[in-house]
Amino acid sequence: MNRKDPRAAGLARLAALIADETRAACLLALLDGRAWTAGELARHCGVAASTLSEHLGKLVAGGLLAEERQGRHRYVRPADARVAQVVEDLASQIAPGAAEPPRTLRQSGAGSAMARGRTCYDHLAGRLGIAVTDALTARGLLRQDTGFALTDAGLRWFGTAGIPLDRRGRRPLARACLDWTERRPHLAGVAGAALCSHALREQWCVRIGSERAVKVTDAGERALSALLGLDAAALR
Amino acid sequence: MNRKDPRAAGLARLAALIADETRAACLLALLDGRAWTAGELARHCGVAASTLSEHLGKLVAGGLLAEERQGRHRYVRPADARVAQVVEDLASQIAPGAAEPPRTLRQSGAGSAMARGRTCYDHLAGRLGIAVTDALTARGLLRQDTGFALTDAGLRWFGTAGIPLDRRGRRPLARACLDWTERRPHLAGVAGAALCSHALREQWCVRIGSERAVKVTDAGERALSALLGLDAAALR
DNA sequence: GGGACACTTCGGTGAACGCCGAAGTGTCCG
DNA sequence: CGGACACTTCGGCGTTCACCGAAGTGTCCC
Repeated sequence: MNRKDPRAAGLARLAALIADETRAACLLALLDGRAWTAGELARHCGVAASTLSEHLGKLVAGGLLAEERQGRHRYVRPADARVAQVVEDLASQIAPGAAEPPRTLRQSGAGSAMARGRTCYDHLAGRLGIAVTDALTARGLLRQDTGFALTDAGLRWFGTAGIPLDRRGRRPLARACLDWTERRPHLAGVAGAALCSHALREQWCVRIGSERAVKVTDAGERALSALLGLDAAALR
Repeated sequence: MNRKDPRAAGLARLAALIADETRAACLLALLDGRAWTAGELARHCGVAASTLSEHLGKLVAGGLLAEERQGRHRYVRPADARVAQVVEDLASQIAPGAAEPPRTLRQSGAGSAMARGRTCYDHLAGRLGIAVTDALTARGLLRQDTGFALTDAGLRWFGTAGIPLDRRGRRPLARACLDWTERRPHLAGVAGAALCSHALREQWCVRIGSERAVKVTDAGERALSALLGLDAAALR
């Protein structure tokens, strides 16, 4: 296996795509699960549009992003859930070092809103995500002590709650995603995504600002209390 | 969040450590779970000792590797199981592209031995790892359909098999690790590591050559057949 | 003590890469 | 049709970084 291991070359090539600060900022921004335009990302990252255009070219060519052209706009989003998962895993790996205190009051406000509740690509995170995950676990719907899997009761709960789970495809039904503010795992995978999209569709929570932060509504408090015995008022 | 997102900087810094082909080859080599010396890695990668020394310095400073100095040797190994996990996840992410046919007969022989059975950091992989995982699942000891977790019967099985599971610590008991030859998940986490070290200790399987490949012994065939109903002879 | 050995430090070289602004392409809309 | 707009391509600049060999440090063993 001397010199030029194809696996090493592939690993290095993939890591190199993430190894640039501007590209990393793009990937993190795209974890909000929504498609961004090239211009929005350029402003977000503080670089020229031409610079960002080249970065997007590399990320798309490398298979990390998927693009969709609409008129004069170029929308990009993570190519698939696995990409988002790898980025999130990698990012949470270094969370200890990223624990820098917020500078301004405005950032502090945004940060605490993000800590309260946010989306993590396509599922719920922050204290809201943890609270839901813990409630599922306490009710015996999710098993965390021997791994991370829904129980049979959990499967039924999704059915009766009217949240369909697409069990085709290779994506795991339940997966642990390390929460970078709470430092504990929250629910990801098919079930996490279904729960989050249901919550947004039913307006249990709504997005606030342009970031990933979400806030629980009155209807959401009632629903989460009825279905999971969750004191969502504590998340205000 | 304009310009200089500390999270993006951290993510990019971490990815940059993996983004060099020589460092990537080192990390992949160290997934065999054993400590290598700087010289061994230099020969493995085909670079000068001085070059490799600098790479090791960066990987250790970056927290990816832990080092242990013994006399004139410098032994390195992954800093913890999470590092090995991230590297393995990232590597399996690009496995499709790495599917290049082996060139020489010697490489082909080594490749098929690796495909038959190998260690993946501290647990079993390859057809052997998949066979064990599937046997555990078929016997109702491991649940894969709703996530990835041991069942209560599985917990008892480890107890009666005399394989202790250390349930302190934050490392999950059971975790799915995507097998890059089989393209399916095998058992990792505390349970996977305990099973693998038990198998090596009891000589159910032994390492062959200097790589990660392992081969099932006669005693291993008997034990795996008795405990899991596994036809290990098929793995010869 | 002295030589073999493993690793590290240092200076220098060449290539890769991120960045920008300017110019170009394609789309939208009045 | 023509101007505003979003994005892309191009040339050039400066920095970073992997690499090597030579020289240096520390360890082992005869």
